[in-house]
Amino acid sequence: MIFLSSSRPAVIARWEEALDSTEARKTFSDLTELQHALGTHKPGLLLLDLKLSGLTTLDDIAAVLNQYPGVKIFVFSDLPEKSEAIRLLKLGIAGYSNTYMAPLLLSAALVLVDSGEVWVGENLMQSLIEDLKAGNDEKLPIPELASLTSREKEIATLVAKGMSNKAIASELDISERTVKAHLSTIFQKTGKNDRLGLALLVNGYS
Amino acid sequence: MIFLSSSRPAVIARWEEALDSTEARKTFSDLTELQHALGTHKPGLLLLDLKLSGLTTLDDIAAVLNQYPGVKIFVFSDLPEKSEAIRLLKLGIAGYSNTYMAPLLLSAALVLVDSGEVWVGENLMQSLIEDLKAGNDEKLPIPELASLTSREKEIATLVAKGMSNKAIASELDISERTVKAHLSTIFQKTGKNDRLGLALLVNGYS
DNA sequence: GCTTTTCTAGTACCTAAGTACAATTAACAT
DNA sequence: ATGTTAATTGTACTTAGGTACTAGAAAAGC
Repeated sequence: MIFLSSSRPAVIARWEEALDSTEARKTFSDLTELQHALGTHKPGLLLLDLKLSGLTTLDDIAAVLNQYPGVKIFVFSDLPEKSEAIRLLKLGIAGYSNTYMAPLLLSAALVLVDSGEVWVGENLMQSLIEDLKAGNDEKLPIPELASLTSREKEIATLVAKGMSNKAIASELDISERTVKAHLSTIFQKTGKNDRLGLALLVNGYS
Repeated sequence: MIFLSSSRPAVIARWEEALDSTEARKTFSDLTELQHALGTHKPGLLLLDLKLSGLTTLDDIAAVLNQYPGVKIFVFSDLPEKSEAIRLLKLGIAGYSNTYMAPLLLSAALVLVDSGEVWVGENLMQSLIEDLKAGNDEKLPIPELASLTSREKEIATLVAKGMSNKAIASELDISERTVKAHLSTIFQKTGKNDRLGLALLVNGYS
């Protein structure tokens, strides 16, 4: 069973065009109407127009997902936004795309979503990849830290966690003076001149 | 024109099953063979088995993408890995999935990829969303910073960039003493006791 | 065996950072 | 008008951070 939820007949028409004709479906033009129907029938797939009357915030979608975990929701937005997409994906929706996506593509996307995959269209994927790149480079080896000895890396890591020299000395069971000595060489090697700069470097900033 | 590149007949057979029969296609069982063909014909879509004989590293794929920017490459891996997927997506491939993906789904995915979309299967999408979540929460409002005044936030931000009190004073055209005064109240409000802890807080650590 | 690197640490010194206590000015709300 | 909050700055003080110069012990490399 597929639920089509939009208060705009034109959108419903587009969806119908993309859908496999053999699939049973129900249409809804109102959020409360939809929520009521969810009480009795559980759809395998739910197409949701963000412009659905009665749907004011993303919390409504979250509520549906929390109540009916198995439901695959494909959200359509007239103006897809990355931040919106990310929030929705975090909630657990299965698809997100432009309302005016070509029916042929939508048809293909629905096949995938219906079988449990996640689909994001409209160049959003490219944008997400960009973000991943940034998020992942942080974990890549930092060239400035390559020349550090293992002990120095150890100390740099503790500094990056925000620990004081005294705390580090206590942690490693060495004198505070020794910590300072290591830090001096660390600063030299990394080109930083204080622990804050070092911490930002280790944590992937700067 | 679609290029099918795998040294395993079984894989080619699976692809054939998923492909639209009207599409012209060429098969290759060797990387050099493929590279040679790319010199004369430019495919719209290139299905690539990571087990293609002659293909040793991801650099080979990068080379193809650099030379023929328009080509949409769909990479198949027997054991899809997130790190591998991310590296490939960063290079610019259009699709990444399990070699043994169901032909029906593959067919749908190929329609999407062929029209310029990016497709990632095999639960990788879920994994990527997890990463995004982590990467985005950092940018979410930090409760400890909510009680700061606008000026204090300004200063906290500069500290988080690694700037010294003197540098901040110069930047904001106020005295160094004033910067210290603001910082004292910032430390009180945030519960931190030094600029390093504050920097980590603002930058999303701790 | 000898050299180099690494880890350790002392004394001394300087500076940046942070606090205590106080005070002025401006903006804002009641 | 008046109390409140925010922003500013001064003097003085304490402490943590960082450097300079030095140096012993241990481990690793040639």
